[in-house]
Amino acid sequence: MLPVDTTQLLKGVLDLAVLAALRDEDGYGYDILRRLRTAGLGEVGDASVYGTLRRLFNAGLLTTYVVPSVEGPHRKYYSLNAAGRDELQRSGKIWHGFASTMDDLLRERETA
Amino acid sequence: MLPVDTTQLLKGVLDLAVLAALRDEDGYGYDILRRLRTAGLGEVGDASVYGTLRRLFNAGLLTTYVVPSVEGPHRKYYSLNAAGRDELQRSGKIWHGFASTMDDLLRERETA
DNA sequence: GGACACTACTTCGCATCGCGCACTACTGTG
DNA sequence: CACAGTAGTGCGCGATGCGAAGTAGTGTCC
Repeated sequence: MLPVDTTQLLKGVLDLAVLAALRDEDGYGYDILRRLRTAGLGEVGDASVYGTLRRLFNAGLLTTYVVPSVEGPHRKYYSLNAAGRDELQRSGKIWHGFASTMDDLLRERETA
Repeated sequence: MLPVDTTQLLKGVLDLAVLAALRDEDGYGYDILRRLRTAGLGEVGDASVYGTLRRLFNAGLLTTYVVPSVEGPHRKYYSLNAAGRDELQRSGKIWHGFASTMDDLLRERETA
């Protein structure tokens, strides 16, 4: 598909979305996936979330701990650390700036 | 760079930005590049714009005509056609929906 | 007049990233 | 025992933006 589809829009924003999903509460991959879908990101794939968590962890923004579950497989919880919270704020600002720039572009008339 | 950078944010949105830049006035690649940068998309690369124009044209959203310039090389102008305007509207809505979802996520407290 | 800079466009190959698919593994149910 | 639901991993693909290089036309400066 050539025009705008959500898949492409997610690029670069999934990081931010996952950080945001972890802001108030630790979570494990499958759960974060549900949070994002509930929030409105319906088309997000499971592999994308796991991959993103991996990347954020490797970037030093998350800590992780495994909780063996009595009901079902083990759960790998992720938690925002200080760097993660910093990054969440920083990225959030970048996002807002970018979004408002785009809104201006879309709303632009020949004021210039 | 692992965290959010504008390059990744642009993914999928450049199409929309270029369509928007052409909404009020025809333009050629180099000029569109300037419009986008002026609008606030400072980091957009020239090759990206040309590539995007090519893609949008191949998708049937643009028409094009070459204007030989007296001062400098020829200019390949692009113009939105009906399909392009439709797509601009459609993509704009998708963008707004997506952006507001992200804003909710970022503003979310444990209201849920 | 030749080096340089600016405009304008094209092509090439690279890196990132989200995704679909397949696979493992554990639990509970029909 | 097969199957569905939960939970995680790995692999390869496709789309896309980007940097760098190249071509070409014009004007400027030494």
